[in-house]
Amino acid sequence: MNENNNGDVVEAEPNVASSRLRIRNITELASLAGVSPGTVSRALAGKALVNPQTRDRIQTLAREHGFRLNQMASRLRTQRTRAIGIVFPLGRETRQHISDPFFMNLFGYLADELTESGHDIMLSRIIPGDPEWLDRIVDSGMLDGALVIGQSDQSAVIDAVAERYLPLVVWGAHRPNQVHCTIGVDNRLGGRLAAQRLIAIGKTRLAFLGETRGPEIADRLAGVRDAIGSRTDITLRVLPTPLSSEAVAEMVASQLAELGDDIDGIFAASDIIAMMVLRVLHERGRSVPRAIAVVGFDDLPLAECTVPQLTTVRQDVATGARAMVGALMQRIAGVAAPSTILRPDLIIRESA
Amino acid sequence: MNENNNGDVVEAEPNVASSRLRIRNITELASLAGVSPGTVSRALAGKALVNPQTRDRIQTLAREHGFRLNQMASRLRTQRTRAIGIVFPLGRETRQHISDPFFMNLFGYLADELTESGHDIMLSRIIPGDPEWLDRIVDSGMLDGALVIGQSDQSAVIDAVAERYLPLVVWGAHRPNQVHCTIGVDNRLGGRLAAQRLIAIGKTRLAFLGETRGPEIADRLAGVRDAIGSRTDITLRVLPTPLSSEAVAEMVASQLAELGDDIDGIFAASDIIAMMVLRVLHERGRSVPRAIAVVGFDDLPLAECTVPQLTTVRQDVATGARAMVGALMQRIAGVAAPSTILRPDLIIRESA
DNA sequence: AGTGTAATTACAAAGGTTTGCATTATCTCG
DNA sequence: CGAGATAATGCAAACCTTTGTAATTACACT
Repeated sequence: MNENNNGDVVEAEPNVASSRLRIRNITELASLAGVSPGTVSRALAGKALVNPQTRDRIQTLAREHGFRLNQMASRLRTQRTRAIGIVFPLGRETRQHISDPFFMNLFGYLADELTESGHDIMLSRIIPGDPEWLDRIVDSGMLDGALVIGQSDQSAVIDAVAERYLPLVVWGAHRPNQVHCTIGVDNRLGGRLAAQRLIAIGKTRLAFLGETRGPEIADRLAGVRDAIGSRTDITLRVLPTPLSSEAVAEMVASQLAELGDDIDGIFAASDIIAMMVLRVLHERGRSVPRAIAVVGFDDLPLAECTVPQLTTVRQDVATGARAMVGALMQRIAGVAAPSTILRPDLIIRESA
Repeated sequence: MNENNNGDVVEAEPNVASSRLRIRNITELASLAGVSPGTVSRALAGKALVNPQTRDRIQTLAREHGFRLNQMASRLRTQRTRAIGIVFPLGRETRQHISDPFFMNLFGYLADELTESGHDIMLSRIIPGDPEWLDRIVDSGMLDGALVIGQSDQSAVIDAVAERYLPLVVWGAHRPNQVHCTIGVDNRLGGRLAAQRLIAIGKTRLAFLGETRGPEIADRLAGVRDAIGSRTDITLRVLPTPLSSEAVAEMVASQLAELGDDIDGIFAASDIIAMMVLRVLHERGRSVPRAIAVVGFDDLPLAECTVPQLTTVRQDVATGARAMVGALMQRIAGVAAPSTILRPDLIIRESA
């Protein structure tokens, strides 16, 4: 090693010629320390099997040279990656862009939970239209498990993978015969709560704004129908509004124009839609909730910021994220944790 | 208020008899195909070096057995990972939670760009308070490069790493002697545009709402001062409002209460703050923009949805993301791409 | 048949770490 | 002093793929 002639602690030249050459692997460090690579490995891992003195010597040597283990090699060898994949399935949507604020919100909480439990997060590339998108991800050998955010229209694909790959947890709707483990809110109940609220404050000419091709939104609509039941004095119009995208704004505007004064209560399938609705109604001079009441779904942080504040059905994403990660950890450990259905809450604010 | 979940157990019937036994590696597949592992490797990679017939035979065999290459081993061997790290530095903030919608928005676009160019994305865990957070990430051996979103107060740390690690690009403010490559908007100009607008519509008693410890927000304030110049008929009050968090709502409320009727123009350092401001002003019955005008910063999608619609300074994140990824790719290729400063645009809507 | 060339394929090393087992050094105690 | 136990280290295989080089085969042509 490069020691000084005199005992002085002399700072090396400006970092450029950083006296100490960079160490690239454990073997180089080993020869520098005069031990075998195995010993270095154990020393850096802090194993008790090595002499405390050698351990310290090796560790300081590593620190001095800024050496860090190659994670790729380490993970390959141990077959544990401590990395979790998070995937947004692409169904109809061809664009990859993750614009949905609800998903983003959930994603944030998932990132929190995973980080807390010492995991890295990997967002794998999905080639649009590839039927094996999920297989490719879980078979990459880079992950200990995977979280899927939303089922889109890929339930069957997810099921097929779940049959052979345990550490997989999905956010979304639970269906009777489904193989994969889902965590999600009871959308049908949520829809019922929303409609009940509108009815309770005297609204009878209702509209549902949401694209019902995905199972979750379909459930919310079913809940609305539950609430209406056999009452014939209540009407319901259903309009397909995409959950969120650039195009939502005009679509909502034209849909509301089309509805005209024919309605007095709106249940929007997401807070984003609800927000658009509030703005359009404001522009058209309709008072909320007096003339038209509005209920949203999700309870995003921004639901508190609208004018008037949004009455909405809350999905507790913090709890949801915790549940997903909890279930995933169990499954990584080999336990087939079951699906969980969370209870939605109606949050009454000003808009209904 | 926070009710908890009720579980709901559903068992899955696993599909047991998966006729073909699972192939775990290239060697097994090789012996099955009666060739050597090397040939299988080349066949799966579609190299021209193998006989087209053998290639097809091996490929169908692989497909039949659902075999996929172990990415960990592959990447270790080739030393190319096609994975990019995205990092949110933690300065003062101890919580990891990525709540900032602007960052989230940028993140979405980055994810898009990276995906488009065939890269995986890795979010590495950061241990709060670890001075080597960035070293740990770039030395992990798992990444081809890293993108840092926001400098927080970690500019020095980032610089130190940038001296020895080329493929690193940062979103944020550019400072004269800085080593690392940044992409970011001209915050000072942005601040000037905002203040000029307020002044142009006749406002003279201004307030700036923003936490100026980070360089970017400080620049925005400097821009405001530029716009005011030597005019003595214009007053400016500066209030430290955090960019976004749970606590922002009440803070804004109390800050505005404190200001009273003393101001007629507000420049909020972020759209989120601006949104809060709008709501509080509405609650206090002040008309916007007549009594008080409001300008935001960022131009998030939701700026169009507020009532009244928000006048704001636009950061073009789509362009920004493209620039970041472009610079990163150059740097991965060994070219020291320079910093870029993007031009902000004032988007005039209704609030000012 | 023999030579030269092209087309395939096999072999083995490398990428960097971890770990079971063998080996050596150290210590205890009769 | 030597047997036996214990502590520390070394060795080499394993994780799985890629790739340079060597080896084999096939083929064309004299």
